[in-house]
Amino acid sequence: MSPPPDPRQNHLLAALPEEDYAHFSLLMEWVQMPLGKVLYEPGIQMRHVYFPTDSIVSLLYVMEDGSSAEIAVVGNEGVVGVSLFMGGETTPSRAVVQSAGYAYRLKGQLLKNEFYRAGPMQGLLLRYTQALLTQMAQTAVCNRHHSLDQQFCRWLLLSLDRLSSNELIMTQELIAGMLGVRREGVTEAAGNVQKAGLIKYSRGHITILDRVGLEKRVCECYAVVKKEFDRLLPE
Amino acid sequence: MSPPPDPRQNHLLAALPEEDYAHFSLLMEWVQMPLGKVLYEPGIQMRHVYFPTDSIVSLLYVMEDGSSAEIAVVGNEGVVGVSLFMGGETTPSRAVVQSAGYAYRLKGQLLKNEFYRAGPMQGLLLRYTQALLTQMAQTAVCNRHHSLDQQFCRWLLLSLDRLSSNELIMTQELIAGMLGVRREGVTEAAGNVQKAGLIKYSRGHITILDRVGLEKRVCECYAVVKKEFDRLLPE
DNA sequence: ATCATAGTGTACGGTATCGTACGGATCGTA
DNA sequence: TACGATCCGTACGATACCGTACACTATGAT
Repeated sequence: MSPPPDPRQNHLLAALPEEDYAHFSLLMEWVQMPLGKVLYEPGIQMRHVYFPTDSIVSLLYVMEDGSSAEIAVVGNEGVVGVSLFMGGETTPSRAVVQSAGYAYRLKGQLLKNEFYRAGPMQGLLLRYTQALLTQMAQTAVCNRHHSLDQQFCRWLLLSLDRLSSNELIMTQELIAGMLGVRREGVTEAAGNVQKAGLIKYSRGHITILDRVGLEKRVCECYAVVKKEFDRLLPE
Repeated sequence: MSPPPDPRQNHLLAALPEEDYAHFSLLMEWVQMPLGKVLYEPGIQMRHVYFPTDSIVSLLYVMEDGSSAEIAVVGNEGVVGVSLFMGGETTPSRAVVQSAGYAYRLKGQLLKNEFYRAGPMQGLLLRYTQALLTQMAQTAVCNRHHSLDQQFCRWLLLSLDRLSSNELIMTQELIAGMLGVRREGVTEAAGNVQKAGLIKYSRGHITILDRVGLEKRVCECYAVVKKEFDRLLPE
């Protein structure tokens, strides 16, 4: 068993003043985040919020007919479970681990107490939520106007930014579920990007060869979201 | 000149306890909201928040190439300018009046003061923001999976819910801009819905003939959003 | 070494929307 | 009542993605 990761790999926790963080660190619980683990189901009361350190969580909506679409992705820059402090307690979407790793979790009530104490955590959480809002909005725009190739690049880059590695463990089948398209569509998009020499993949392992090339190929949506995250939550 | 409308046509203002509302009402300013008026531009510091009484505001993202897409719509159920109290001050999107009417506005700083006093307004604003989040998420999903016919119906119903009338003043050109499609596409969708006897329109005037019929034809996205607004902000 | 399985490649007709072009209808205004 | 402007209808080839079907290949288990 590997040792627990540093909680402050999570940017929100890292941004807290030492005092506040010390308080938090006593309350948080280290948890594994295996691929595919479901953190929340739509409409079900959430028990915890999760601060990923090196895992990635996908927020996705699953429709009545079974098709799905990712609406946002959360990694070490944020927190899963904003609806707890926003007051809704539940959301109509689902939270699934998209890239395995670890996270620290906190009982919902404890986070709410902290939030309503109006300490430094409150501002952080609110600004993060606004960034999340931007990500969702931009996903809507991207779904409307951009090609699958571009959306695939956006998805890759958003995921990469939330990992320390340049390799993703992810089958085309799963990516298709996130993007809300057919698996065959992803095969083609990924094939194009591979032919261009930007990535290499085989059986669920995607290796980034040319990140700059990806950034040239992606639509503007990626930069809009990234810029907004950097603006709202500077290092 | 018609007399100023009752501010409490706005549901957020109406939900405030008498005391808090009395305080607010002294600070708010009545403004006209003519069709097409731009309230915010992307990246520009916002000066006011707007509480619509009978107007509708569209939040839309305009892309580099000039194409656009609506990411959410705000009427008397909410407030325009959540990024002020969320802490971001700006957003990458644009706010345009989509249906003429009136609103009450409040200087940004005054709303922030109120928000951080943690009175009843704070909870309202947070829950409203979560509802807005849901609307954006569902827009993303709808853009991905549903036909233009269904999206047109969703747009109609979301707009209707924010008006007291059963008539919309809206050209197909403008609707196309909101939905992020060609004007001709809207002509076809609207034609289909009219053939089905659900609406009647001519030169920018859309009259709803059969609202129940619309609700049968729309995709699930409409109900998801409506249910979530009702849950988070009950009358 | 064999085999089942998960993951990927390819193909092909079907469909919704696009881009573009142009014609017709209705309205406000002179 | 004539005219320009706005708004809407229609048409047609192009294209991106879908739905479906099936074959191939790397991997892990036995």
